[in-house]
Amino acid sequence: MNFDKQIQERPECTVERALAVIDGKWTTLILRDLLAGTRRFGELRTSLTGISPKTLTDRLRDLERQGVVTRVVFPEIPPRVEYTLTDKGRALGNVVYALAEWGAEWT
Amino acid sequence: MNFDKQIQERPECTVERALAVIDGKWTTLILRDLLAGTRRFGELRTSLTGISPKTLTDRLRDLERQGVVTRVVFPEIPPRVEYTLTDKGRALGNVVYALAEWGAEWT
DNA sequence: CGGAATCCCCCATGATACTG
DNA sequence: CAGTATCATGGGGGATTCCG
Repeated sequence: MNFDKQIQERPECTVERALAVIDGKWTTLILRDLLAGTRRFGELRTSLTGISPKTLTDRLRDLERQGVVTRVVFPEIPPRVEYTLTDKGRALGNVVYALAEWGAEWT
Repeated sequence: MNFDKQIQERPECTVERALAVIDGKWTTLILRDLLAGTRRFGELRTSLTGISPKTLTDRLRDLERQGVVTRVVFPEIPPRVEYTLTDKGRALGNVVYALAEWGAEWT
């Protein structure tokens, strides 16, 4: 149970560690969008059809905390907030591209 | 809600389609193991620390139904069942390798 | 516009016991 | 050994409302 997971905070397997970062139903799709360039909150919300604002915020905060995206707030009215991938986030491009290629060939 | 998802059974995005296949908390780790070669049920159960037999069965059945793994039963006593990746499953190696490389460099 | 605050719920997963 | 059967659960995600 949870005890087992907590005593191995840093599993040896690099795949497991990577999965812990891009976990979540929407996370990889957020990365897909941001790999195309900086996006505003509303742009992501529109592109990710069906996502709730709560979930989008939750996922973006997680990614931010893990150093995958940066969040820049522009003190304007109406407010503007932009999300951009960090180097760490851009490096995940290989994963997303691999998924896209496989999906194109096999699904 | 679900209605929206059902009217687009085959989303255009290849990333989404790929994610639909490797969905689940354990699925990618199962693929990681099978990429190293054929494995028996018990071997997978041991390697995937913490997984319940029910969940392992569920995930393997899903992967089988989607043509990612093949299940071979040997009519012996005690029974032996081996799981092997199909071509479609082996093609997912690129995804797993991309995850492993990213995990090694950034986590 | 970009959230925060609440409340709620489903379903993948877990725990456990049993069997051919 | 490789599952099935059953029941319990919890937390990620959804729906809605409100705010600066």
